[in-house]
Amino acid sequence: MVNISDVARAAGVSTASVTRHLAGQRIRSADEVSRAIEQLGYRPSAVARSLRSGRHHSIGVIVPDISNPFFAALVKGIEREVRPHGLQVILGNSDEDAAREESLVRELSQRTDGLIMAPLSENDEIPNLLSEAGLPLVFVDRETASGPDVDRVLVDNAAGVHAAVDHLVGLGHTRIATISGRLDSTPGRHRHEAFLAATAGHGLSLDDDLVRLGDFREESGRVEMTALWDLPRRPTAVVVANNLMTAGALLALGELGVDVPRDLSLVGFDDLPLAALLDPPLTVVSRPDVEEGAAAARLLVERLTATDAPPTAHQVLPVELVVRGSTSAPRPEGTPA
Amino acid sequence: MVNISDVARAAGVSTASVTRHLAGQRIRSADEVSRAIEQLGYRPSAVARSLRSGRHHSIGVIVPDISNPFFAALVKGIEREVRPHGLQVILGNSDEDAAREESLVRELSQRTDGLIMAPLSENDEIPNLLSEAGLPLVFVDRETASGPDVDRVLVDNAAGVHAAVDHLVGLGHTRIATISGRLDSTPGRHRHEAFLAATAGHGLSLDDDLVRLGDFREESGRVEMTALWDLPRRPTAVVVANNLMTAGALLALGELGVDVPRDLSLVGFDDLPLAALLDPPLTVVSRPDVEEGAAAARLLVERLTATDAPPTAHQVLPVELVVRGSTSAPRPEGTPA
DNA sequence: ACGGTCACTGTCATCGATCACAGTGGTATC
DNA sequence: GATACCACTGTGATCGATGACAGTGACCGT
Repeated sequence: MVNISDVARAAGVSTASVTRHLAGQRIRSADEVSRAIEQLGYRPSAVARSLRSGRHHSIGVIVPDISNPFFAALVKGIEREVRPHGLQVILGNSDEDAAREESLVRELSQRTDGLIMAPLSENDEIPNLLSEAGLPLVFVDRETASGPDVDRVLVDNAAGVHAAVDHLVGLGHTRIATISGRLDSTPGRHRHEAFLAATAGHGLSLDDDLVRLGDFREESGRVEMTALWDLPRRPTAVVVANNLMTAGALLALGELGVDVPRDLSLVGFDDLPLAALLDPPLTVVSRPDVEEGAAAARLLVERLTATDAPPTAHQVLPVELVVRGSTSAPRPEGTPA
Repeated sequence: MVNISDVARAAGVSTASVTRHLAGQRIRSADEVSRAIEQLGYRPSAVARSLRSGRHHSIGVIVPDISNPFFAALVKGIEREVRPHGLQVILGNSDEDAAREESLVRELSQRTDGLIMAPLSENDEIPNLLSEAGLPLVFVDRETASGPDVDRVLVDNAAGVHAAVDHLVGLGHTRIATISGRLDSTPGRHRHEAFLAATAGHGLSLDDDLVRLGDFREESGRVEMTALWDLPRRPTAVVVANNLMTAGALLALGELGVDVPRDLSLVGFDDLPLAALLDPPLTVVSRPDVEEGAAAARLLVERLTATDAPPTAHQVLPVELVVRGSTSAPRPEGTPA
């Protein structure tokens, strides 16, 4: 690989002059240097620059599952936002595994100027490593309980669940169940608590049986949906805490031969690219996924470029209930299935 | 940040001894060095190591669209495969844009040991930059026409299309249309040519009208499907060249009130996570997406670790026709819609 | 002719880790 | 006691780019 001294020699100047030319300063032999760079195909070494300057021109993004369309959209939003600033995105996929997350944080903190992450659990201590190292950090979608105050971008999970429950109650449902996600994660806990508050607010009684704990994965949506359908007193509607579990629930209902929404109404959290094409088209709480990533990226970029540390930002983006075909009035009791 | 000299000073040795200790060699004051590393919280600088060694312990992955579930799965497969080798994945999203692709190649070739990419077009000259730089490169899913021979992992696009056409012909279809993808891309061209060959092989006549050119995006699936339905002599079946266009086609058919598969049979290329839950469940050509990424990653890892350059590999992975509900025998001509 | 400014120049230390090289001290062998 | 060997040690150059510093020459004003 051709380096700066090769260029300097070819142009008959010192390396300092090449550096200056590269930095846009005026030098006498600008033409010769330009020509030498051109002819030799010189590209300054990013690594050497990083070592000298301490800046990497890249940011790290750690998500629990890149094949979840929500996180894919999030990453897309981040990428679009930071690219114009000349920043690369180094992607880490923790695969919902704490050990992997830790190793990713350790690795990425070495080669990036800042991190955007969706921590696995609110009890996660790993992000604290970063603040100790003085590396800018932005939480997106999820946050941790301990550690110093850092920038974060969340969505209004509670409002989404309230909208879903209000919608179902408005249709006449009184026996509403939920399949919650991991309670040690921010969206899991917020949606769970909001569900309890919303049903209580409507004066609905809530058997323990109707509150199921899943883990955000498709399989647990399937399992818990089956369990709900096996109850002696079935719910007439279910609120599912994320997209993958909703898919699992739908799969289970298909196998059980349940007619949605006639036998059971279903509201999912998180839209899906094909939600409108599903059978039935899904009623969901939709959130601005690409925008959520972009917002997090903007916060990080600001922190990287600002000369004085900007105050910590806590953004909460609005969500929207999208009513499609998977919800309807409950079948009156005693009606044949 | 604490560096190697700090550790050396604290342990009362030279930096060389710390290096040796880190490299697993036996040194007299191993205990002191270990303790110093522990107490100071020392982590060797990845950047300095890269500069010295020329190795980055990371690979670049450039895909056209990370929010396409196929590429998300591909990336997941790559990540899983390279992680045990201590390699990071730096993700680049070219967003189907040649200029972005070029800038990504330039950037990533600086900070990675090798690249896995799905080039936008077969006429793409960009990858040649890499071979000139001597950087290992693996094509995945797509390849380029020019340039030196490099490792590649493709799927058997032709076999998939033949299986789809055979299936439709077996059901009794004789008027089969296709919505092709970009013909300057490998899968677009292969699937297109295979479709022409397969229909010709069955002795089917093929009006120009029945061969539509899309661009792999949802919108073009929608547009071309609408155009097909507007034909005076409609097809009874359509083969769509990728997942996003299939989604677009389904959307169009839904708006047009077309009953699939009664009025029209549909076969998509690429499975979708929710294909089985769609209305109707999609018949698709499915391919091993995660495995395709893993295979590409294995080739790259081998090239990175091998002492002698292994021969160039051209892998073609098998695909599978998954028959679900979007295909059936054609409605006899003259039957009321 | 002299001092001063201006615009530009090269030298060299630096970032942090690694490794070739040249020691150093201890033990074993003759 | 001299020699050889072994196991380990520190010194200093190196990777490539940068920038503080100290020039250097041209030009201007007095």
